[in-house]
Parts: sequence; structure tokens; C-alpha cells
Amino acid sequence: MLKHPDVNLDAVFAALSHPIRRSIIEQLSEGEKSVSELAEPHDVSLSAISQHLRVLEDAGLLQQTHEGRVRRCALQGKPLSEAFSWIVQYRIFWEDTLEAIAQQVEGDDET
Amino acid sequence: MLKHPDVNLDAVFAALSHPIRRSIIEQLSEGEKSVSELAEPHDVSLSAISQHLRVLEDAGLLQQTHEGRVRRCALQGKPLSEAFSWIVQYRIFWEDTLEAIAQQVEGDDET
DNA sequence: ATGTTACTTAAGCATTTGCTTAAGCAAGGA
DNA sequence: TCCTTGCTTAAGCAAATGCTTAAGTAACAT
Repeated sequence: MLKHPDVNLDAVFAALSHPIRRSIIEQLSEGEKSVSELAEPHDVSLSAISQHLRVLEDAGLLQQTHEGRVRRCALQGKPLSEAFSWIVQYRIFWEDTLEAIAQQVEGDDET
Repeated sequence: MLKHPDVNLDAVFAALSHPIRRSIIEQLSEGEKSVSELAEPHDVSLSAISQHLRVLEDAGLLQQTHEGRVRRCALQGKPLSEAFSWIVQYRIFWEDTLEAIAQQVEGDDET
């Protein structure tokens, strides 16, 4: 019995393709946030944010826990790791042609 | 701090969100291919493939060279490296998750 | 009980996506 | 020349996306 659901790469990449949703992921990387906190920096309705959060949740990128009437949202890393794993297969394609990026990646590894 | 401001992450992630387009990228990772060669394994019209290639090209993932009436397609790594760079920022989130999962699996012998 | 807060869901609408078939077009072969 | 090949573009359609406003729900305060 699997403890974690299968990751749907279609849904994950689609979720990542909208700037507001990527921004929400960036916000969540700083820690858990409520829906209102996540909505604050964006110039769309709270309803729109709620719908974006549903897209992220359907992609498995978001975990929501209810604390009273506040919904606390947390980033779920598994789908990101799946997306990473897919992309990194083709690493040779940009490392071969772009030395600068390869160096950047190596620099990232030593942290 | 973007390395390649000409890469549009919206377009790149959207391009990666369709299974046929990801499959095309996998095919191209084996080497250059013509449109017909790329179309062969897929159960859609050549026109549909042509349209998928346009999406990939608009995202910068595809480089095309015309050899007579044959269009040779090659994978362009730069947008993939940008997608990689965006995702890898959040590596800590799935490394934590994977550690947690690993611990769960360790104490979960009755699979 | 009534109101306020924090959110979700419904309905509606414009735009985009993904496919089809059909037509178009340039390159090579007979 | 005419025909085929390799591929693109156009037109049309159903479904999905991204937003809006309005209504609904549940928790908490007064």
C-alpha cells in the first residue's frame, strides 16, 4: 500500500505554468501560509486564489490543514521532485552547450 | 538573477505539461529527428504533431533546420535549464519529504 | 441571535488548447 | 510537366482555463 499518491506530471507542469501559482509556491517555501496571506500580494480576487490553490492541490503540490476557519497551506515536495527528476534526465543537453549553467549547478550542489 | 531573461517559464512549463510534447522531447534526446519521425509513435494526426512542435518551438525548446523539404528538429537545452533552476530552489522541500518517506518505509515491512 | 471573518462554490464569460479534416505549398522525382 | 512527399496553415469544434461577481458555509466574536 503506497503512502503517497502517484504524481501526475501533466498536472504538475500545468500547475507550474502560471506565474501566480509559481509565486504561491515561492511564498510557501518561506513557511506555511493562510489563503488570505497567500492572496495579499496578488492583484486578483480571493476566489481566483482559491481556484489556483485547488489546481496546486490537485497536482499534489499543496497540503491543506484546517485550523478553525483558517486554512493553512503547506508546500508538498514530492511532485516537485518528480518534475525535477524528469527534467534532470536532459541535463546533458544544457551542460554540454552552456558551461555557465553547469557551473551554476555545481555551485548549487555544495550548499 | 535570471540567467536567461528570454526564456518564458510560463511557456516552458505549459509546453512540458502535455504527454505528447514530453514524449517528443524524449525522442529528441536521442538525436535530431524529422517531423514524420517524431509523429510516427503517436496516435494523432501529423497536423497535431506540427502544432505540438510549434508550442515547443515557441517555448524555445526546439531548434529547427530546414534540409530541403525535411524539417530537422533538435532539442534546445536552455529552457530546460531554466525550468531546472526554478525547481531546484525548492529541493530542500522534497529532500525533507523523501527522508520522511524513507523513514516511513523503513518501519513499514508489511508491504 | 446577529454579525464578521475566512474561505469555497456556483454561474457566467472570454480566451486558449488540442484535436480533427481539408486545403496549401515548396521540394524532389518521373 | 505532373505527381508525390513533407510539412504547414486554416477552419471548426469541444473542452479546459482563468477570471469575475454573487451566493453559500463554517468558525468565532459580541
